[in-house]
Amino acid sequence: MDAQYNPKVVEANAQQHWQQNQVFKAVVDSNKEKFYCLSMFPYPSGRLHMGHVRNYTIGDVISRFQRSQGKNVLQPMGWDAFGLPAENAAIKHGVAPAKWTLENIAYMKNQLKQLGFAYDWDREVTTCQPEYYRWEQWFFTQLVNKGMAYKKKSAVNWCPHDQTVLANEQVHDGGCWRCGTTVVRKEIDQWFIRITQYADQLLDGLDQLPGWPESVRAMQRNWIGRSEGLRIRFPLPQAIAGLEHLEIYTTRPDTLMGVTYMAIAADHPIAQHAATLRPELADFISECKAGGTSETELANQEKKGMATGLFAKHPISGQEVPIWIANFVLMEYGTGAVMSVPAHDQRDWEFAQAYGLPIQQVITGQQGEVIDLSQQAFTDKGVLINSGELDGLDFQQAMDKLAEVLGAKDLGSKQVNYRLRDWGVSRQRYWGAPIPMMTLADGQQVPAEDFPVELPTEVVMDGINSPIKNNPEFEQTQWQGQAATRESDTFDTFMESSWYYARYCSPHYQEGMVDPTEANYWLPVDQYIGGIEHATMHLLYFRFFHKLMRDQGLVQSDEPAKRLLTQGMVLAETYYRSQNGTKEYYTPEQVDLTKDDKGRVIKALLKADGQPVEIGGMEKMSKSKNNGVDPQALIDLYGADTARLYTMFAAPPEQSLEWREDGVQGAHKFLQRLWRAVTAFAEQSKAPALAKTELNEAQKATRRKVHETLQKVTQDYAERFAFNTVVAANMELFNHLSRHELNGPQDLAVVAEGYQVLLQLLAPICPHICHELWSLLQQGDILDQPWPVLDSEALVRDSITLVVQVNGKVRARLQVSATATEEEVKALAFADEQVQKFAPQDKVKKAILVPGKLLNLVVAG
RNA sequence: GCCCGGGUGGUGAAAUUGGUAGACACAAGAGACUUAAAAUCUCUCGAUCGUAAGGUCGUGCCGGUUCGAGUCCGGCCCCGGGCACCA
Repeated sequence: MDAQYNPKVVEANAQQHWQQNQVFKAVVDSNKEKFYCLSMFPYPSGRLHMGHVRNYTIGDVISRFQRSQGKNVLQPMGWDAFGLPAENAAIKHGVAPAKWTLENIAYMKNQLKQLGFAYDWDREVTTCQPEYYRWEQWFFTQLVNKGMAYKKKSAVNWCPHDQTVLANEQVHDGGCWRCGTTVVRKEIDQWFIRITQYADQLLDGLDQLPGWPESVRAMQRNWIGRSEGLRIRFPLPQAIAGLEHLEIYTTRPDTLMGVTYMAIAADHPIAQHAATLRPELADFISECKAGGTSETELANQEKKGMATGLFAKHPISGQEVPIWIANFVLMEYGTGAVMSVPAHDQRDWEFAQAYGLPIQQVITGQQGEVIDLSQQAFTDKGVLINSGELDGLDFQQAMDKLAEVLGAKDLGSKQVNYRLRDWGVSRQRYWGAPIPMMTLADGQQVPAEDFPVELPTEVVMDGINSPIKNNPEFEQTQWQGQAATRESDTFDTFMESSWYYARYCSPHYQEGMVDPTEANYWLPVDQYIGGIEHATMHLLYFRFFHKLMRDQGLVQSDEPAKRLLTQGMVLAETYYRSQNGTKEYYTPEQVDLTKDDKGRVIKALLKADGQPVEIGGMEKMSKSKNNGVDPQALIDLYGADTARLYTMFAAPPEQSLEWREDGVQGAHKFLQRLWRAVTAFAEQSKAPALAKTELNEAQKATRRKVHETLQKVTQDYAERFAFNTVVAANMELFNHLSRHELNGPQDLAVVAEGYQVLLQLLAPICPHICHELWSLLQQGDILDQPWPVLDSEALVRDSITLVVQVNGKVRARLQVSATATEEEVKALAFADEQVQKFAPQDKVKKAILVPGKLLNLVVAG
């Protein structure tokens, strides 16, 4: 065996062994407990990035650990292959999206194989292939037939110059990324799925997911945003645009008597009507429509409004309330109108201040304290005042009373409302799964009956319009003998990623979306791993789709994944120069760093011109910041085990990971030391059987370290996902073993046991080197070994270190017998010089003993 | 703006249930080996005062609870993620 660690050879050997023996092929076996470990599949952007390496290493470590615990593990991989970047690449490089995507997949698949991930490649799924999306199309038509999918008007980002729809990321500072033209919101017909009908199930289901991080559950709870309030109708003096009332929803009905104006969306029918009467309103309405559809943009824009000159009647007082058009009210949320109470809502308060509208206090504190409304609104719930017969009521009493009073007049009722909106699945793009619908001559919408509705792949992109739009070859078709026009919008790519986990169970099944035998065995997913950025959207659609599939009789469980691990981002240092307000970023290779005497980076110079560049700090690795580290270079230089070890050691999985080249070298050095030590040890004469009862102190100490490590590491893998401390504990164990002097046969026996345990503990993280080194010490494949058994007798200690504190400060450390009583411990403590100095026995008022840990003596100040 | 995280030495981090702050590494410094370098091995390594023993301070900031707070509570600052057409 080579004395030098050569990862290229070691890794190729191990990977060949796994492939030849088909060791990661997952087969249904009702006698074994299954474990389905799923990592979020990648978008095939070209090459793997460090975020992928991190995500998939975590998944692989969990999979390999679970396998070592005797589980029947399924770990699949596939490609989220539809999406916008393929269209951009097509335009930029003149290559069709399908070709570009498939080439990327081939390259990235090879990279994943080099990293040694234990995937069952026979279950690979590629979402842009018709055999995948045909089932998604079929499923959508089932939803249409059930009334779960419908078409309605909804706003998109529209570039008036290019006459095209833009994604949010294609809108830069309110303008089109290509031509800079101010983007406007335009209403177009689009398909929606009724996720709001499942809002309560999605909310209640969160309580059944103790294996999901509380932060993700909190974000989903807030995203769904269940609220209880009143739907209130403000009568209009005369009907406007066919409406007799202006209808609003409020969660603060207790403030109803403080309403001083109404605010409606620019798209509201009343606003449209008002604009026909007053041209300046029409101008204001088009101004309101400028800008993108994103909530960030809407929340940050300056609040603007204009009075319509129209009034609504207050449902209780009958007073006239002016109706304003406001740019922060959106037609798509609720009823497109709100009642405004500037005294008790901060946004309304600011709006009232800006436009000189009256502020009427109707809520006061519980003790009737004086409220100052001159600086800000008072938004706490309290007691009603200035509200006629409602005076003195609290929030709940006021809501109940108003529901009763308004209900009697048919002007209001209690209502549960959700922030969650129905899922818009239409995209006006080419590279997606065609929406399987047709429009007949009379405008009727009918679902396709034959699947797949195939997306043509031999296309030329013009950079603006989808090649399947206004394309008679694609659009003209027949439905039951009638001429029909195909829908030329495609699905949101969140559709594909909402059910891929189920398709992995039977990726080649021809008879339906999922094979019930496989699905019922493998589902639900036992462990899901992916980025925290997916906390609300993907993970909510994923849970929703599972419930839709359950209600279609395709799967049996209520939730798709039992446990979820959200891994942090991979960050790296950025270097840039600012020119005319834009930043030009440089790669780490392009700069030289100057450090101070403590090793802190204080200056960065561009190699090209020797002039300084700005140090931008740690940011998420990305192309635009030029700070991405290509995992390929890392694999080529150090091997897969080093890449895997470093990503696991550098930070706990849920935190962001700061990339540092010298840390990678450190991980590599550890593997080199391990290699040298084990190969040298394997050349020693063969170790005899371990004689547990005949060990000397050093041998006992080493065995204790081995079994302490076994205990800690097993727990860290299984319960805490603390892979960084797994690595640290294994390093500690290695340091101990490599320093254990080999003086006799029992030293060999103890150290042999130690190295075998170490290799098994480390194998999920560094599988190649452990595979190879195991073969030097023992027969058989390390993958097939039963997990080491903890010897609790090896853990026993005769004496322990006990800390003595005085008023919480450490003053002494005592070696005491593990069985010492409280009296014995105190006697020892008071015999200590330091303890006597700070805590003379007669001054001690209280003593707190934490057995096995510390004694705290409390003395008077 | 709203929701969710995070902040500990020169650096990445550890401290699992409120009980010894800094495990394990990286960087740096010193030494051994070497003709030399690389590699390897050994030692030092939070700040500060002290010859030393040891003292004092120290987990973003301010305050609180407790015998005891990195950990719990209240307020604030900074950084990151998400906000429905990037995936």
